[in-house]
Amino acid sequence: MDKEQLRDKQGLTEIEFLQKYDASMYERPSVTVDMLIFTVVDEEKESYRKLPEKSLKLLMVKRGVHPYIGQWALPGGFVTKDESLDEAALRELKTETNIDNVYMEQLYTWGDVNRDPRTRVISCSYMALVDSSSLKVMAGDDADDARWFSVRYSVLEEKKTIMENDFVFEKVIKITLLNDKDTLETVIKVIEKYAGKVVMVDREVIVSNGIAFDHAQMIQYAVERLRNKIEYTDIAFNLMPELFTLSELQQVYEVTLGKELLSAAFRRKIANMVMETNQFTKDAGHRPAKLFRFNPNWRYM
Amino acid sequence: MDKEQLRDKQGLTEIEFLQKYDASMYERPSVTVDMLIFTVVDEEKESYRKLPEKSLKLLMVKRGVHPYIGQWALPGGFVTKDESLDEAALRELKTETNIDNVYMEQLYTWGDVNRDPRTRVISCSYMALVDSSSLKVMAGDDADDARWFSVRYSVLEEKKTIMENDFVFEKVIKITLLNDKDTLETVIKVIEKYAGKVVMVDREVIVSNGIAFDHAQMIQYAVERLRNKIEYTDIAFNLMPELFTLSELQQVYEVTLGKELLSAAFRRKIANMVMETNQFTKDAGHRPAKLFRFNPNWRYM
DNA sequence: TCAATAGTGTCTATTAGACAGTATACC
DNA sequence: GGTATACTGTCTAATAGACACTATTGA
Repeated sequence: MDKEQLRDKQGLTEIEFLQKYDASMYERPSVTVDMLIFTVVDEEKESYRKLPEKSLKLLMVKRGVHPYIGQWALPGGFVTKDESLDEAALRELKTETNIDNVYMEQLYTWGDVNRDPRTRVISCSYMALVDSSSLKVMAGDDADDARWFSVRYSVLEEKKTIMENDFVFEKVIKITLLNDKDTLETVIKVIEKYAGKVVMVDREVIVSNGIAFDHAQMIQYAVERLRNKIEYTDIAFNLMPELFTLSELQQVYEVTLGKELLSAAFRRKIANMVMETNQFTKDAGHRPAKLFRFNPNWRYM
Repeated sequence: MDKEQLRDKQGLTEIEFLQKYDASMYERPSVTVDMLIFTVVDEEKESYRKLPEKSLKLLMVKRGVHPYIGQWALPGGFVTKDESLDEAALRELKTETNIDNVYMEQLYTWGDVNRDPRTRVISCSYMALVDSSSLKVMAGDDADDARWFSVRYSVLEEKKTIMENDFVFEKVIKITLLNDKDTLETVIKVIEKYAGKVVMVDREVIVSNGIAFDHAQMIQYAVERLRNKIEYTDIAFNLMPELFTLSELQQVYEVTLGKELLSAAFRRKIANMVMETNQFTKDAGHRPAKLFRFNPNWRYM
């Protein structure tokens, strides 16, 4: 069992083998990370009395170089040889938002052969959730090409087709990204095929208006994942500031899920995840609300 | 908006840019796929009366070359330049099990800098679920080095540490892989750190006995994912043959979840996912059981 | 007859949805 | 006082756990 002494068919020990190993033998793809950076921000108040509406935002970058020049892409970049995937993702996050204390999660790795016209590129997508109050400068006011877009996500059509032993489920989803200046739109058909016992999920782009590469699919995937995970985990709190009211928390849930919730049920559901403080909101033009903070211990109570 | 005419800072159109693009500019990592191929098989019957016990199996390959020569690794291989990640995974699956009609899902991409001593290798892991009755030859009887191992998964320890604003949750998990000849064992500490609002998950290998690379972590990740998904999706049916009894189905759930279930509640839970046939088991030494088949339509009833 | 599994009925506890109703600041 | 939000109580429906009970075969 002495690892140092084991020899392969050429009679080499592991150390000898590694010294001779020629890393350039195989043709290698490039590897990038692409970041889906979400935040929730307050829109303008309509009146002194009303609470501001919240809106889900995604950070995109306008491409100044080929390919897809002039179109919008997710922030991202190549993984260098001396950094891990996570480190590359953190680096991209830091350069785009100038913060590093955020929730980040690997989502999916995109490896179609022709997804980049330059060369073979495999891209690992990460989702990051940012509390907007921690963003010192909201990207968009300086020379940088990064801008936040509001995310609208809607299901246009759902269809099931049943054959002898095959079942096909199709969902057509429209995503609109918009800000003051630009409106990007994409329509994606998500196809689930059960042929016998094989499940294949396929994302077909029907419309992709101003979105570079396969980033429309990445956005659709990420929003779906975000919506799923917000229901059964505590990731929503990564979108919240230190102190918040339960109504604000509910608004964040509503805006990411894209539907209204009943406050009684909502409060029961998240009751264990928060801790009361003895502070209240002020000058609201209506009854003040108690401020809460996240209780990271809730799973283990 | 004429895409063909857009020129970059060097005055190049996209077509001109792509012709000049030098793909060898950056140092590139190698990319591999690693397959977590699971199946459930019947162990020996104890008596004519008793039903055979089932067991969750994972396919591993004994390495005949450096590095980690003599140790066991997940089946996998390099992604070539003209195949997508999914295609590479399907190809590996086909070469290892000789079937291609199976459920397959991308799990996670592992990108630590030194995870492979040869060179920088990024590895995308896939999980496949195989119905054991569709395996013509169970790997292990021929010259091939692929073998099925029974999977034992147990939580040795759970700990939470609460500081001022930091919370650390640690879980120590032991996984034992065993077959007639070999026993592989690994102990992994899964660490979740909430520092302020950052969640980082880290997997630290404490013991890895005979398992190559970071494949112990991959196995831990995959078993956890399998256990989660079997609770709220229908993936378990990919482990079942065309026709099955509800007791067999329950055993598959029990063996992947690692716990016993109450049959009344179980039957209620999966009632919509199956369709009755009018066939029954025979010669069982006890009351015959009705045979069922999967109902892929259950979500949309 | 009995061992072993197949399958059902029902009580209970928990949870989510629905909605009515009360509370309280600030202009 | 009236508006807008904050927060609670309770009825109902759906679901999971627990467990007792009946059913059916082959040796």
